[in-house]
Amino acid sequence: MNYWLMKSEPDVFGIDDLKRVGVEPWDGVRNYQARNMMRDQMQVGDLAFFYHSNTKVPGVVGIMEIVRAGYPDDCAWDPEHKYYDPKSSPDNPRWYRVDVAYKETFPQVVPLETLKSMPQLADMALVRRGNRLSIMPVTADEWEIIQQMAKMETDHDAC
DNA sequence: GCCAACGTTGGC
DNA sequence: GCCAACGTTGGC
Repeated sequence: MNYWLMKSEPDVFGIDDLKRVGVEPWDGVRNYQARNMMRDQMQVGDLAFFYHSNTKVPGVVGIMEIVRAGYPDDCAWDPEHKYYDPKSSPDNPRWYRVDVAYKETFPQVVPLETLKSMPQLADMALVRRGNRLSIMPVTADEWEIIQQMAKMETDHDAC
C-alpha cells in the first residue's frame, strides 16, 4: 500500500466538498509527473493526504482513500470542458485520473509552515522551494509523523 | 536540440 | 495582487 499527498484549492474543491459528495474523480491534473503516478502507481486502498493550496493557511487538512486506480480523464476530450486538451483522445488518452473517497477531516489544519519546520520532513517535495507538483508520494514515516501532528494540534488546542 | 517567451502554480 | 519558480511551447 502506498501513501500520497494531493493538492487542491479549497475555493475550487476542498475537503468539505469531498465530504459532501463522498467520492470524486480527481480530474484536471495536467502535469506528466503527477499523471504518471496516478496512471502507474496509485492503487485501490492507497491513502492520501488532502492538501489545501492557494489559501490563507495552506496545509494538510484530512485523509482520503483511492477507490479507483488510474483511468483516462475524459474531461480532456470535451471541447466544452475547461480541462479540454485537443491532444488527448479516447484512442490515445494523454491524461489520467483516479477516484478518491472521503475518509476524515483533521480537527485542525497541519499548516505548511509547521511541516517546513520539521527536519524529518525536509525530503518531502512539498516543503522544497518552488515545488509545484500537485500529487506526490509520501513515505510511511512521513505519513505517521504528519498524522501524529494532526493529533498533537488537537491536544494543544485542548490545553 | 536549444532557448526565449509564455502560462501556471502557489506561497506570501 | 505580486512575483519567483517551474513546465511547456514553438521558432529556429
